[in-house]
Amino acid sequence: MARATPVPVDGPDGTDAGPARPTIRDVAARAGVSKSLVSLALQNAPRVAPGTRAAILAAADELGYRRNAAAHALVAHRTRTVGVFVLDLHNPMTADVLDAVQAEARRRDYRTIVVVGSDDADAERAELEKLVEFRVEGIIALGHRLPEGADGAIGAACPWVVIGSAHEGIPHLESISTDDEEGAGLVVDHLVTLGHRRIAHVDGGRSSVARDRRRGYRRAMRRHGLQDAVTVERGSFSEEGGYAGARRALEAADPPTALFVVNDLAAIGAMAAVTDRGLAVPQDVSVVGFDGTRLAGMRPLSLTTVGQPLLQMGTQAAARLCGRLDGERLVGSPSRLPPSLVERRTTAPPP
Amino acid sequence: MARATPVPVDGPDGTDAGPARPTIRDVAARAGVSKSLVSLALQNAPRVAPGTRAAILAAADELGYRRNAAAHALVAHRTRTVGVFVLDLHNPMTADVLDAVQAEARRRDYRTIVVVGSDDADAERAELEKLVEFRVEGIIALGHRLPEGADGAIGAACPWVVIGSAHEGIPHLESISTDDEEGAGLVVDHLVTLGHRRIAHVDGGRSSVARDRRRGYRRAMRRHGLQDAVTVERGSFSEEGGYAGARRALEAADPPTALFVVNDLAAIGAMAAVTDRGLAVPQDVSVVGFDGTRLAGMRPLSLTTVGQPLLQMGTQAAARLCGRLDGERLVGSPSRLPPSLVERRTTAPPP
DNA sequence: CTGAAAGCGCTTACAG
DNA sequence: CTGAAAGCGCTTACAG
Repeated sequence: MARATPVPVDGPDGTDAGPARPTIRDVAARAGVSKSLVSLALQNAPRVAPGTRAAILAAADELGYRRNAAAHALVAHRTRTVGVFVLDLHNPMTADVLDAVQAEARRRDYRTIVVVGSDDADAERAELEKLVEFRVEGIIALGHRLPEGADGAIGAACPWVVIGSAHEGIPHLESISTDDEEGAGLVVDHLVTLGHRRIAHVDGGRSSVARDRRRGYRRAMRRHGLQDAVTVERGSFSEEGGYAGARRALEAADPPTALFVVNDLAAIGAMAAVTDRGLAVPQDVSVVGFDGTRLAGMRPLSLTTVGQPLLQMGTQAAARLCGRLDGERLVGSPSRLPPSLVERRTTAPPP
Repeated sequence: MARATPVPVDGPDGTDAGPARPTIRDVAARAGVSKSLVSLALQNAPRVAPGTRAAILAAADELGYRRNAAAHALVAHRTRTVGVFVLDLHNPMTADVLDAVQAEARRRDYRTIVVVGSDDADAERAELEKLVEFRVEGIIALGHRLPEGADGAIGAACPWVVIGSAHEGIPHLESISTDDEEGAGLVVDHLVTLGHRRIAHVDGGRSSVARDRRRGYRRAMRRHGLQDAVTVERGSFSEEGGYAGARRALEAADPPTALFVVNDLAAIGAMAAVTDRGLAVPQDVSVVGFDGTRLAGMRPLSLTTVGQPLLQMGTQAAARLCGRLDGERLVGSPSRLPPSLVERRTTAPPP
């Protein structure tokens, strides 16, 4: 089928802006019908005569016609687009969840537009503002903290679903997360069962997830009568943070025999700190992460961690948001999911 | 400053679609001027009286006005949006490059919309079609193969910059990549210098990058007079592929003492295969990856690999594409970048 | 079954 | 300096 080549036009600055895309008008002219009919036929409206429809479809195909999403959005008052805020592309959790989010959104015929978190709060907020200019119909946020401004005007602009951290009392926002406190408890239980008593926690700072995991650690230690052994070293959700926190913990006079680190990525850093100290994992020091990422499962690492159903969380988030946008009646709210301990090869009885 | 709350309206399906966003009209009414003037003032046009401008800006702020990107794109004939095609979110290379791409695009005031590659070729093509409906002004593709349809109508719809694999002869498409063949040569040189002769390659299948790395391996082996030791096992760019390929290589009657694996992710899989065989890395078998990802550098892994300037590649790709869209005169074309060997702890002399 | 008209929210000449 | 009008590419009543 021969495709007519649209004439190249000049762009705003005199450069070649490439071929001017054909419009509904061009299709109408080629098919010898009105614009309205083209629009109808393209939407598969039933009231178009079969022959006419065929002619229109053929003309559209020959011209390589593609609907202009902007024009459509303008009149439809819908964009079928959701924003996805990703705090940290490097966190291995991100790929798993994002994959699931995208797949589910695609399945429901929604487009996603991804914005990445930034150290610069203003830049981050500005990116989010662009999302509201785009008129995304909802936003999915992914990470251990909310993006900058999510609790203000940007937050109110559309419904949100947050994955990975729990937030309450913010209207239009629901969250899907595992019970971080419980997960931390699982870790302590496991280590205590192995015989550890000096269990230190390398934490993730001030975000809500870090807080919950820290609290879970503290409570579990107390539950086991180990309140005197509670040690919290400041870390972060990155490899570097884990390294630094673990290093400090190991330099103590009475160093821990086990390290519970705030997430998998930081736990990798902690493992490096142990090795640098001339110690072996798990013979000398056990290390446990959190998140249950693919990375943790990689054999040369084989990190013991707290598993979360990351794929389901991503799928569920997209399903809830898109479902809501499509007017489905959603019952209940996604409660906190139960975490599970994934025992691998970085934990063993203390020396 | 009190923000007037816009009235909620009903969505297309009777659900609450949230507050109706104020338009330029609402701002005009509140400021007591015409729409045109609002538009002008919002664009910082010089010919608006200072007082009027201030009143307009105040009104806009009070109403929480945000320009409608669709309406703007429709009349501006520009979207200031580029598409980013990401083959594999799980490849650790992706995060590095994507981060740089996004940062540079943002710096130049371009939005990005990410689409993820799929096993389903039709789905992948459909996603790309959506990009043209969105009228993205250009596309950056990231991975070891082009997306489905990039050489057809979708490819011709706008300029492309491909990162990571080299392609020639496709109009409107330029690529930024390292010299894969040379990189592979570096690996073989390094291993030969250590004393290895039985060096096997676990490849990445049929993509262009896989081909170049394979060819580089073969040539270098020949150069060292090791043509008889050439062994290529079929693998892939994923952990699983590396595991399977390495496993097969190690089962040979005369197993290799070194494994050159197509990329870092697959090399991690290969390391697991070595361990499963009851052998140690690097004492019994050396393992080398390719890409120079952050993952490879993580201490518990410390994978010897071929480094590429991933951040620069991402930045350069975005700079070239956006620069071109902004009508900058670009001189030359981004040639292939030189790779470098990053020696870490997975290589040693043969036993 | 088909077409002319109005309008989505903006911008841009064109008058004044 | 400011406003009325036309138009971007589409969809949707409304007539016929």
